[in-house]
Amino acid sequence: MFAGDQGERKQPRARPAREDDAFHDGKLIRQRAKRNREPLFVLDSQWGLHETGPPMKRTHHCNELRPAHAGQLVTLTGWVHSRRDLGGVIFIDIRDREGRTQTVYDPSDLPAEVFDRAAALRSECVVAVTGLVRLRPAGTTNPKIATGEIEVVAQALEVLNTADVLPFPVDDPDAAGKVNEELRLKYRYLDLRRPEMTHNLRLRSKVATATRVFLDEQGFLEVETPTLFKSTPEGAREFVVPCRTNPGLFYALPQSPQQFKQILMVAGVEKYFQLARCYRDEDLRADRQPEFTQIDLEMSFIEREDIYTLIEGLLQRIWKTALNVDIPTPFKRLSFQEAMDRYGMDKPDTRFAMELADFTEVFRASAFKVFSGAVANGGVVKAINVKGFADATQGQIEAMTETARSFGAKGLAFIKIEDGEWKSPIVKFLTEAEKAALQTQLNLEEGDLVLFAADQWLVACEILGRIRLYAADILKQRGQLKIPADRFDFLWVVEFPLLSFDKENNRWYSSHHPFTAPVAEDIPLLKTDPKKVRGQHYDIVVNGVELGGGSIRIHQPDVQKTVFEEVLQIPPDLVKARFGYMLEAFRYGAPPHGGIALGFDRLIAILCGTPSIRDVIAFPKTAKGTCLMTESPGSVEPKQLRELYLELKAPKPQ
RNA sequence: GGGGGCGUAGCUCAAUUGGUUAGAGCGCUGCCCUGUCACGGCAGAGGUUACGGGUUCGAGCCCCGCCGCUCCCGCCA
Repeated sequence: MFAGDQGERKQPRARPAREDDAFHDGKLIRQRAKRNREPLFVLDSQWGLHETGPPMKRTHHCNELRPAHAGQLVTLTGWVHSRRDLGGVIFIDIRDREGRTQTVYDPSDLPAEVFDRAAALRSECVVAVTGLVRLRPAGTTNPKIATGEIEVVAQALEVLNTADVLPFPVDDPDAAGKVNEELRLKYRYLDLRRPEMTHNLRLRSKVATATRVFLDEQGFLEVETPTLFKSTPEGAREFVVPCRTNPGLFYALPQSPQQFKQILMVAGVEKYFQLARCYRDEDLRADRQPEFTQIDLEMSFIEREDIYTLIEGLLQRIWKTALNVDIPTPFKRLSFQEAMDRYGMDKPDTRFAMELADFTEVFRASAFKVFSGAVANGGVVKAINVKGFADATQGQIEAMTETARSFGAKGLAFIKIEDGEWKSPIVKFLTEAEKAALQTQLNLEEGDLVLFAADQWLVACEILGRIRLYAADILKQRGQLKIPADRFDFLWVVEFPLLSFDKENNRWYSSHHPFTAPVAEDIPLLKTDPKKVRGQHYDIVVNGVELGGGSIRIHQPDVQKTVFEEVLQIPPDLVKARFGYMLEAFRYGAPPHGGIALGFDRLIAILCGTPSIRDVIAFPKTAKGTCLMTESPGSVEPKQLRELYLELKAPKPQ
């Protein structure tokens, strides 16, 4: 079936086989039509539209005809969306990517041959229909479709291709939306025909174009960077590509164009961007694919504020283009510290409050040792009030407790405010003063549920942050928390710690990546108190989704070397092997620079209102990284392995 | 790597405590129907209950294994 170019050229017209086919060789006919300026089509009784040249060419698309076109002879091409055979008259809706139009087949003024062909059509056959546009008779208009006031009275029908019975319906949005995703992925070309999916593809394209136009206006150059790169073991697991011409050596697919874009700054490009494909061999989620797209950009001679302004402008343009929505700028800014303190997340969803409150001082000397003990250990006591969730089930309390335990907590203290009293295993340990502090600060009312975390500051915040989202989900399901679908809360999260400590390996690692510049005044702390060093890193967050992040980079080779060797403790020879070309590049005049990358797939998913980025990627992979349509990844021939000097140790896949 | 959910006709789903020949709607096939747009009417075909074992007189249902899809944790500098 996949004949390739040559095969397709040999058969320019798909139509029922005819005995005199030899005579109708495509080339001959086309030449003759050109030479004699004959009409491309003639009507005849046997074939309806008789071809004298290339296939019938459409005059309009399927969402174009209106009452004003009445009386015109038109040709539509597309797929048979639905047919209604009333025995006498037949209605067939023709669909293309723009919409659909009803065509009518009336046996009283149509050759029997054409009528029979219309009667034999099945869903998703590909046809060309020529006929007269006319207003629909009074009372038969269809307000559900844009072309519902007219119909095309067929005079000729060419079947360009037939279709087998479909594995799942394409014409019914409700039914198709419920179809097992496995099936949709296997027959992705059918899934993509659905108007909902076509809409997503179209919106994605529009946003990509808007991005390019905006960044071009701002003076950016679009530069492509290699996808055959080399392995840089820090960070995400990489896809590795063997290299035949260099036996034993491997390329790696880039996790992002990070190093190339910084080197483009050294190269004097000043403003770079790319809709860059990135690859990460990590386990997947609804919002993660092994290959994904970033709006990646980098600028020279700028500060953080310049990035904020630029991205706010870009997102403003994108929202206007995609949704015709004006989003207000500048965006809110939260420090990492404040985001964790108030929301327990570095990507807070600020569309609802339910903020974390601090009770460290209240419980410093408490008789309840779980709280006072945590404070004595240098920790904090934090609490969250979930309004109206006092009726949480045992299972829900257990689920939240399990969350707390997964962060290392021993349990989850709670108080239910029910029937005018505080119901809790811990309430007997609380003094009146402590209760009063909770009452006031959390504004407690009948029906509330208070949840506590007592631990080191970061852990306590993270526990309640997770529980806050869990509780919000349940309140949403119960209709107690309503968030309008068109609400978008953008914010910048800034002032992240440059470094985090890895207890298991007893070493510091970069919170963002090792090229992130410290806040200038904190540079002396790098060697003395790494924990206190703030990075010039920023994340852009919308509705609790991390849309992207970036930083001002280190551009001084000595600072970069300090970070690699003294802070991250990477041996000098390894630094040279992995990043030597970068450090060298920085010796030849590196401008101060910084940039950001936005997750393009997530961005489109938000604009399309879908939780899964698979719905906005034409050919996505499953949670295990396979493609159900092409059955990739697949095996290779022994010959290919020999050429690559590779030998398999994996068990043979079935 | 760990945990949860799902897998029954082409599709979406039922099937009582483990009990007769596994059902329905849509789709499909045939016939009928001249204004439908979820067209309508009549008739019909269609099943290795994902797969492999086990328990049982008897398994779609219980147990073990395995495959696939999905969600979450870990992971994603």
